[in-house]
Formats: sequence, structure tokens, C-alpha cells
Amino acid sequence: MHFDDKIPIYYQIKAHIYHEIITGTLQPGEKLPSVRQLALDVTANVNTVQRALSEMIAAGIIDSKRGKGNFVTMDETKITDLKTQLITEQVARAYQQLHALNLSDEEILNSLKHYMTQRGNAE
Amino acid sequence: MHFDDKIPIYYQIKAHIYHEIITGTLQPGEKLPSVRQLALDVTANVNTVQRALSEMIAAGIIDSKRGKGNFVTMDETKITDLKTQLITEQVARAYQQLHALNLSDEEILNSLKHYMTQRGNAE
DNA sequence: ACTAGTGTTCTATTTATCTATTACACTGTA
DNA sequence: TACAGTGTAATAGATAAATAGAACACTAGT
Repeated sequence: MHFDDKIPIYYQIKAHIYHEIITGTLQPGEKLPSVRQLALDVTANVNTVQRALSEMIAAGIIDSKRGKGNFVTMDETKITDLKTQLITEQVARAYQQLHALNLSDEEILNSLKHYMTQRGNAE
Repeated sequence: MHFDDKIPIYYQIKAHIYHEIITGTLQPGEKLPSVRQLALDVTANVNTVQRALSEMIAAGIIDSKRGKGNFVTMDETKITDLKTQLITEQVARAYQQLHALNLSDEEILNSLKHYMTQRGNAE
């Protein structure tokens, strides 16, 4: 797994698993790989994986069952809320940073559209 | 100055000064506050400020003159290029992260528009 | 020459993160 | 009961980032 060395690894692992849950790669109620297997998968230490999991457990997205494993919550409302929250965070952060560079709403939209068309042509 | 504890402070100081240069708060050729004053301004250590400045000097955005001070480059092309680069980086990162959440181009645009109208009404 | 203000460099210490390792607690199965 | 597979916790060590403090190098004005 590729890590951005400017952000803590446990934080990136959390984002990675959240993505898998939101995109349905991990279904509600599905069992996650064991912490030891996850550590191998992302080439990190068990403790680092555990720290990421702890935050997801505290957030109610993961249910931890000692001796059995870690499971994605069955509560699909929580997953929907999580997706909404992550999207809002991303959009807000991007908007604020571009706005801080003195771009108007229209310029921000145009920059994004321009990026999309360029990206579309390249594929 | 408010810091995000997930990102190195020297990195955030650099972003902060880049913003001031791009928005014209700091004009081309203008002298920056001394490193000691900057450290007070952002409530960080001189060495941390110096590390941020070193990267901007290496990037050619800041000219350092020992005994005199640090100055914004006179080369406005470099500033324009920097602005373009930062915008592209922000747009690309935001797009990729939203795309990774399985949002289509249209959904990404709509999320952004929705955020803008909500934000507009709140002001 | 002196001094104040500037950038620059160095050392030592602290803190957060990550790793490695070991141990403990619980579940299910043979 | 034994054992393998799971989550959890604790310790010790390594590294990067940030701080504190001191010193050095250069410039301009007195």
C-alpha cells in the first residue's frame, strides 16, 4: 500500500478501509481480514492497524468481537452517514482552499470541469 | 495560527506563505517579516519557519539575502506558475478522492454546486 | 569600530508515530 | 482439554518533527 509520508499511516489505513466500506467492497456485516492479515496486506504493524481500527470501532462503523474478528456494521444508516460526511469534508476542504487562492465560485467550477475533460481525453 | 496536527507544521507554514504570495498580500519583490518575527506570528519555532523558507527558496519563490531579509521573487512568471500548480494539485486531489468514493463526474459537480449554494445562503 | 537587525547553522531535548515482540483474553473445534 | 485463530494490551526501541537555546555570518547605520 502506498503511503503519503506527510500523514500518519494509521490515518491512511482508516481512510482506505472506509473507502472499501463505502464503495461496497466490504459489505455490511462482512468480516474484515484479521488484524494480522491486514497488517500484512498494507505492510504495516499490527499495532498501527489496531489504532486505525480502534477509531473506526469508536465511530461505530466497525463491530469488534473478541475471538471472532472485526465486522462491518449492519447498520446501513451509519454507512450512508459516513459517506455523506466524507464527501462533505472533501468538497468543503477543496472549496475552501481554492477560495483562499482568490478563485470565484465560477472559476472553481471551471477548473474542475477543465480537469475532468482533460482526464477524460487521456483515458 | 491554527495547525492541523496531522500535517507537519513547516508544511502548513509554507502553504500559508504561498497563499499570501498568490493572493497578492505579499507583492513581488516585497520583503517578508524576519524569520524571528514570522516565528512569533505563526507561534512556531525559528527553525521550523526556516525549514519552510528553505523549501520556498529552493523552489525559487523566495530570494534570501543574508543580513537583509527574505524577499518574494520579482519573477511574476514563477508566481503565476505556482498558482497554476497549486490549483491543479487541489483540484486533482479532490477529484480523485471523490471519484474513489464512486461518485461520477456529474455527482462530483453537483456536490460542489450544492455546497456553494448552501454556503452562499448561510452568509 | 560598534551595534542592531537580519539569515543560517548547530546541539540537545521532547513528543508523536511506527515498529518489533511478547503476552494475555476470548471463540470455536477437534 | 488442547489448540488454532482471533482481538487486545504492554513494553522497548527507532525515527521524524518540533522546540529551545546558542552561536555564527552578513548588512546597514551610527
